[in-house]
Amino acid sequence: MSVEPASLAVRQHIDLLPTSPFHFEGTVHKPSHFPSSDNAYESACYWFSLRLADATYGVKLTNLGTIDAPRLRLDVFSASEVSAAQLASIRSEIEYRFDLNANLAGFYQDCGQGALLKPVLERWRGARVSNGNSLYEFLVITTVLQNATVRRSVQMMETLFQAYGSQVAFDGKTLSAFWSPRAIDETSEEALRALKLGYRAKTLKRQARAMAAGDIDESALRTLPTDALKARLLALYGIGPASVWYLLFEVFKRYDVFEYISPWEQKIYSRLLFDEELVDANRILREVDARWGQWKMLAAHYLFEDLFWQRKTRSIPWLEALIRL
DNA sequence: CATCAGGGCCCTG
DNA sequence: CAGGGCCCTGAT
Repeated sequence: MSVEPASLAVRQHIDLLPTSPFHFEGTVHKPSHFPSSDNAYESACYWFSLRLADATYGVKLTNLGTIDAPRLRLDVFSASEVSAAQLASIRSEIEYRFDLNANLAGFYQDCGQGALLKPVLERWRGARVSNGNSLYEFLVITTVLQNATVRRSVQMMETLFQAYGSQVAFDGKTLSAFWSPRAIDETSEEALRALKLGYRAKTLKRQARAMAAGDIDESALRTLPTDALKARLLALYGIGPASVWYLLFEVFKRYDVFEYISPWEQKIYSRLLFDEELVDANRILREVDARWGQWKMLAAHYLFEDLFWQRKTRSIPWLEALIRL
């Protein structure tokens, strides 16, 4: 349990040049994600805490460019001086997590003309698959998502931050930061249960154990072909078809993975693709494959996020009913 | 007040 | 491979 926020007062910055086109807002802020105190977003800035190689940093990304001439400022805030090597590894990690070096030209070419996707791609051209979290952190996220409504997931996540995470202050923001898997490895399942995490306590323990034992090399997993990667992820305790689907796409940027659809998303895609309340899951999966092939999850992601952006400016009654805060 | 499903997964039979 | 059990919550 942290007391005072750690002040990250040392600041360094470098410029990043994402591939073009690049959509800053559509990349750093995903309105369909549940809110979490480890990040903050305002028009041209995105702040988040980053835990890397046992150190905690504050990161600020600032948009300095345009869609066709992208340029980002990466500010790294730390408690003590960051070496050039550390800065380089932070940079490459961020490039991976935000997919800054992606080449989506083939996607726009293959999928840009369909009536459904065309206006969405025009609005969000250059948006990337992004997720600021490490594999371990995302395992925790999928665990608190399971069998829970959004409100409860948020509650559990914040409870975990309070009990095992820390607070960092930088650039006028105070954000939560993730813990080391060791922290959960060393705590008891009973202590986790006392936080009202229920049966998830066991899952969190098993996942932290695997990470702390060094069984999982995230950078090695990134290089695996999707089938092999999927098998490795499914072997992790607590990871089933729903969670692995999130992981393959959001963490590992596999644009073609869409073989599972949860009941909640089934209802949303039924509306988006068929303008019906509920369409058979297999029919949805066949449809996205036929429409978008190797880009099917990326295309679906664009549609999905566009819908949640629309929700910010106008009420979408059928969607509100599904979100169930 | 009681009951039940929720953005699943594991384990058993 | 189908189905029960699991933690807690808010909705009904």
